Amino acid sequence: MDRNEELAELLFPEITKTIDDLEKEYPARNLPEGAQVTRFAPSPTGFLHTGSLFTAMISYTVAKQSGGVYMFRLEDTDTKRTIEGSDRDLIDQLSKFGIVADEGYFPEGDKGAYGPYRQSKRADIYKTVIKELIRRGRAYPDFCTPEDLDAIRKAQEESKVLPGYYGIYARDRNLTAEERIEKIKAGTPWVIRFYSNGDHERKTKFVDAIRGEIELQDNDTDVVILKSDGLPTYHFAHVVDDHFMHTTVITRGEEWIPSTPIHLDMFRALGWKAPKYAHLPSIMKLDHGNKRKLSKRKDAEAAVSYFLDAGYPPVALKVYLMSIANSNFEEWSIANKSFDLNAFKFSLKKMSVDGALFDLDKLHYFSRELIARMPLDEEFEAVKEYAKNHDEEFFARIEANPEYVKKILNIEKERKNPRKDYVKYGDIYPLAKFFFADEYDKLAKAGFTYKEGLAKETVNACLEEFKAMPFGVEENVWFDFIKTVGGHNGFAVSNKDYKENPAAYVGSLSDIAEVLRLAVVGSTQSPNLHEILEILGKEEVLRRLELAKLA
RNA sequence: GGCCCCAUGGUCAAUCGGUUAAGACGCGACCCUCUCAAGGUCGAAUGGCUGGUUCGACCCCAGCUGGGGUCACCA
Repeated sequence: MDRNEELAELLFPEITKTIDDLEKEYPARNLPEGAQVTRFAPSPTGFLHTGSLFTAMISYTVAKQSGGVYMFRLEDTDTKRTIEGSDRDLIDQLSKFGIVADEGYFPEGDKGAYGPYRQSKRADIYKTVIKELIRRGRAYPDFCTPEDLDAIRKAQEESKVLPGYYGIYARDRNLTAEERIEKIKAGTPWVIRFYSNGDHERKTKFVDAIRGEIELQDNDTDVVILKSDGLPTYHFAHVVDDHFMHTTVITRGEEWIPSTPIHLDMFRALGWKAPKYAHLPSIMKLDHGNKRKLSKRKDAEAAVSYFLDAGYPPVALKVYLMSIANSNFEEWSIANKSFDLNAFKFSLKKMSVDGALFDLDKLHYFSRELIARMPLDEEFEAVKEYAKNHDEEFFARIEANPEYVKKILNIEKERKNPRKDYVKYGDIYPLAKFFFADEYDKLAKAGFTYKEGLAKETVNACLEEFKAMPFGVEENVWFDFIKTVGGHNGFAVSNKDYKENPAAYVGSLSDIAEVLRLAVVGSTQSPNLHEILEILGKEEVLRRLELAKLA
């Protein structure tokens, strides 16, 4: 028996399959021309990052718009950093954005014919490939301890040479099969490294779907492909998973650009066709005048949950992210009067290459538009769902009187230019609190401060007269009544009159309206007063008018 | 530090060698108006620097500068 053969057998006696067997098990997909297979492959190490959502959304869009397949693969090879339950959270949150995988890992079980879709369950697949690589002399066991590796790096730093495990610095690269076998038999701990034939004096080129041609130093380091815990490193897992899953486009963050030569090197060694790469820009944040990646630790908006908890409609975030991804989306959106992300033709080529600063103002703009345009029933359901999870008090009120809340949400909504004052669902209740009698009573108890210079008698007289206001009539009829009351009490009945001779009046038309507004709403600002009064109803309005009087 | 990516207003950005250098957010003014949110009109605001190529450069090339990324048994 060939010594490498013997080594492979010694290392992985339990592996009986070959790469050919795997090829048969995972045959090419039968998809129409042009259909792309993409994947989102997060590590279950924490919450869903805004940048990850961006990547997932693009992967999903590329697959869907090409009639292909979008997969979800769990990259749980770093057992130390794995956070229990985060796989579920990731999937749940993604689903809130409508990003649900066609195939892949699901907490309740895999879906699809190219699994398993969690890497910790694919150990035998990796080992099958590695076993063959060892036979071919393209992978080998490395017996370096962390201390050995440290020493190598230090020496390299001192002699100012490129750090890394490569060439002459790859201590165990040229051990003979006999030496290897001996060490293994002696129980020396090992990892498996890839045996690179690369030369960093040379270049490797590849075409990035977003950036175009990229030229990098060829890989020559013998990267670890199988860790001491028997699980692969990212580099190797990416190559074998995306090969056997037949991924056609790798969408991943731009931080992976420098390691692409490693991946290409391995694809070459295995004789496999490399997929297309699309390296996406990172989402940035301005910090003390410098751009930096959105940071999980420092930035609340790095967590998708932040937006969900605040009550931004998920579509709003998606629309914002799309406006970053393809800046022509906004023009399309205006031209088509639509925010329909499915109808918009996304293009990887049109993606910008440098990282956008996260712009909360712009998100707010989209969010406000989206909420305003949302049909009432849809908005109501979304608000209810939000309140259920984030605002018990509001939720109780919604349950107690859903129709009342609907009327509140519907204020100035059904018109060409709907009212746009909610950026997020969380904004609604604070602005609508006054509609609830007990909340109004709290305001009334604290007392109202009417415009300076208005006599107590004037205010009270107005409030008393307001009690006769008509309900269920056209707005202009009602407003004429308000003007009349103002007239009785020395207010100008038009702002024009007031401007011409302010001294002749106790106040303007705005002032008399403010008296009413303050008395009923408890604030000098509110949406359309007429609608508010109709919603409150005559009885409650009369009650408030009495309570609002000055003592 | 080596290597790589990037460079148009405050932000997102269009232009693909000849333009008054689009548009959106934000900002300002005015109009509308019972307040606010809207809406309408108008406005301020952009090609990092230095060389080259060219009849002509925001666009092509080089260098510089600046920003970002990467150099793990993490992904």
